[in-house]
Amino acid sequence: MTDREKDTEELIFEAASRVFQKDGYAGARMQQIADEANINKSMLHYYYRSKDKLFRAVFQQQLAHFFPTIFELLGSELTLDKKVPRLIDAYYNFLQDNPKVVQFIIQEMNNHPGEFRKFMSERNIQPPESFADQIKKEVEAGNMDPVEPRQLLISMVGLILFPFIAQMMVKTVFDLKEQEYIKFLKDRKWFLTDFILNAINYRKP
Amino acid sequence: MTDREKDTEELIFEAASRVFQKDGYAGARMQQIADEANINKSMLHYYYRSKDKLFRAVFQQQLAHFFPTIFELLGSELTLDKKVPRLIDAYYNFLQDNPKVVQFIIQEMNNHPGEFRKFMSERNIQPPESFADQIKKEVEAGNMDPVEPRQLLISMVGLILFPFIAQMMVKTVFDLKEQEYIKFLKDRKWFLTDFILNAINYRKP
DNA sequence: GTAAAGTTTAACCACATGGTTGATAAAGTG
DNA sequence: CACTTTATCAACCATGTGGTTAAACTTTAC
Repeated sequence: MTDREKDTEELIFEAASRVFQKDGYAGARMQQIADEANINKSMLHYYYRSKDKLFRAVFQQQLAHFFPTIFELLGSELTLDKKVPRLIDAYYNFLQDNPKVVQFIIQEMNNHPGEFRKFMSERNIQPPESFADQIKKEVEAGNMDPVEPRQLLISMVGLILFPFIAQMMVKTVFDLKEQEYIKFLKDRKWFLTDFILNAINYRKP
Repeated sequence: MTDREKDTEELIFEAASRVFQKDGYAGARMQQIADEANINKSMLHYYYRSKDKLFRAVFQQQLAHFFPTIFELLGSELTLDKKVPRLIDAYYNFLQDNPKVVQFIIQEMNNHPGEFRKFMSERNIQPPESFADQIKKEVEAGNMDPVEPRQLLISMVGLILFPFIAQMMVKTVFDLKEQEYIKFLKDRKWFLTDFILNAINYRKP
């Protein structure tokens, strides 16, 4: 692989990432991706064969980046009062650099359910059982209220992700300018840990 | 307006609602909508002029249905421990009949931010100030922990909506079949009230 | 009964789209 | 060097797309 090859292929991939994230699969145009990458449209097909294949490459890369990081953290040995802020932090760091990726993943997850299922099962990406175990133990030890681990997981993830997913709703309904929205997210970082730990009545052992 | 007129126009609108919700603006095809409605494609243009106009009609109807109901409830005189389950109930009732509408609104909100802004400001759709007032009063009365009302609102809405928005993620990650997913949602209805009221340490006055 | 207005349809159109091709250049290889 | 492979590009193609038209049919109005 010469430098040039790699450059072009990478250029395409990055341009495609941006365009697909912005407009989704159906809304994205091959020409638009080519323009974004400053290359001839034929190159897209030369390197990726079809819109579908190019899309899959982008989509899978995002998935591969998105889930494992978080699930790893969930399975770690940290106590809940440390784990929750770490989880929030991990998501926020990721989303700071990729603010559109959640919307993208959620949207295309629903449009290409087969693709998504296959990807997850092939790589055996699952929430670690150790998280459910941890919750059970904490409940038994009387450190928190009894909670269905899956409900808790979805609640945490929803609380964190929702303002990113519904970015435009938050901005519009509260009439926030970009800077104010960013401040809202920042404030939320601090807000969330207490909110979650309170919700399950967590008490440090 | 004859019966027939109304029928056709309504048929188109309903078909369009379904198709747009399923595939989004960019993914939807006029022919597909026509087929769904069992009418000639020309009728779409006869009644709605263009894809854009038809889409707006559908989108606005969804918006008009979605926000006011909830904001009205938020502004009501109920105490928090009654208001929260009522809010959850209201959302669930709405989403049972329109399971795809949240995804649709959130997706198209981001794709047509101008349209959305205009709609909301023209009709002056806002979260009622009385909700923020209520929170402040409850905090002052010592019935709950101090919370930024907007953070609480987004948290409640996020907790409720996220499993609907990320339906496919929930199903796949937890490997749930349709019935199990529905049960998960149902269980969540009960789970959420406690979770939210605990989170803010609400104590009945 | 008939003309006007409203409704429906098949055939069509211009254009954008994903994708292909064949020519050309550049880089690797013996 | 010859010559094979890889990379790039402009022009092209088939198809699908939103949208139009003009004629036929139906309903309403007088």
